[in-house]
Amino acid sequence: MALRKKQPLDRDRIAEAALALADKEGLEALTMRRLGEALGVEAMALYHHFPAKADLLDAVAELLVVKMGVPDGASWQDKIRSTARRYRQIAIAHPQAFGLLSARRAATPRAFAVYEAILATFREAGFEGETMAKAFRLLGYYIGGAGDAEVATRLSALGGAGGPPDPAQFPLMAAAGPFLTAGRLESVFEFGLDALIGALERTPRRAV
Amino acid sequence: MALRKKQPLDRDRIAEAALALADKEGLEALTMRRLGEALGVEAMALYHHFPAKADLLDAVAELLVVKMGVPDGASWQDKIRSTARRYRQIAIAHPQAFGLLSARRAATPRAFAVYEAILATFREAGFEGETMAKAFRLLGYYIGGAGDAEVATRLSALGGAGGPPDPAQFPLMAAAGPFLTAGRLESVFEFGLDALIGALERTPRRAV
DNA sequence: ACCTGAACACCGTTCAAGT
DNA sequence: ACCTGAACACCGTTCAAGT
Repeated sequence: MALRKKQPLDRDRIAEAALALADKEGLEALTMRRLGEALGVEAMALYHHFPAKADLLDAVAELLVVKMGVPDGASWQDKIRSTARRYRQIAIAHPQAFGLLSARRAATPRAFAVYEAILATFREAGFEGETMAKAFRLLGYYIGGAGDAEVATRLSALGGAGGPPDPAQFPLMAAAGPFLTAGRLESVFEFGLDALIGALERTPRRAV
Repeated sequence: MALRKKQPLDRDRIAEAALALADKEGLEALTMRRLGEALGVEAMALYHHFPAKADLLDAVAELLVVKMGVPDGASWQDKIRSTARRYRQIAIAHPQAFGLLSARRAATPRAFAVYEAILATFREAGFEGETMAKAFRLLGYYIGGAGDAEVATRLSALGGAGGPPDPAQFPLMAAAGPFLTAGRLESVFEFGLDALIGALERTPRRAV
């Protein structure tokens, strides 16, 4: 369908096309045959660049991590804030593909470079060894969980499965509901981010 | 293969069998045909109880939420701690199926009952309206992200994809690595849980 | 009401062949 | 080296038929 000129395939171009396809049509539409079609090539040509579909999905996950970029800001707190916000923006910009990141860790040099920059931010803040590792993990837990929830809220807003909770039976869910819509998630995210950074500020920098 | 007696199928029995199959053989082995075989029935019989495979997966996700159970403890802090720890235990007990929870929200009365009990815990602690909703979300972000990371760490321990980071190129990752193995995750989890509960204790109970 | 069996339109992946 | 085309062993799902 979409004809591309004879520019030969490479892993990056394939991964970008895969992300675009997942963004437009959803993860279940990301098949080797349909991706080949989008690139103007037979599906089997892709196997010359990726040994299996799982490796292609790893490359898309890596792409998302790289798109997040490295921490940016004056203080370490600002750098961590920027990283967390950029990760959230990835979830918002690529809700369909974002799920790849909850299942698979991007473990390639280009992804490692991003993680190393985050660790360096904690290192500059005085964390080291075990506490640096914990701070890194904690940030990962928070932005990972928040990203998933962001995606789930936005995606289920279109196709809600079972209907909302009955307010008579679940009054607290009914009371919480209005504060958990997509439009309210930014303030929840910032609230939690402040709490996380506050906890890190209060943490002794060296392992106990 | 596995013959079961003529006890007729129902949704709960199918969902339990689906969870057992995913636990034993992985999520990609959870196909309608193989699940039918495990139940001694043709695949098509399952469609009498679930309109589509997605609905079956929703039922498995619900099952995991129900297995988590309701908060248990003397203070609200203990109740939240017990909930978080039980969720983590679900991730550890069902690493293969746990991924279902990052992609789909269980939104059925039985799952709502669990959420309502968590909200009630925050309500007893004095939270209400927006701050109750935020506390609930924050807990969800944390235990969701921590659960995913727990699973990814344990699953990639068996089949690491790309090899570990080169210590010369990524010295901080090499330094953090020993603190991020499966055996160390409990202390990271408890550290973050303390931080979360501490932040909630310091939060004004009513919306500002 | 509940289950079967055959069929349809897809998948990922292999292999031998083309250039 | 890079891509094609046919084939294999699967999928989810439909439909008509059995009891």
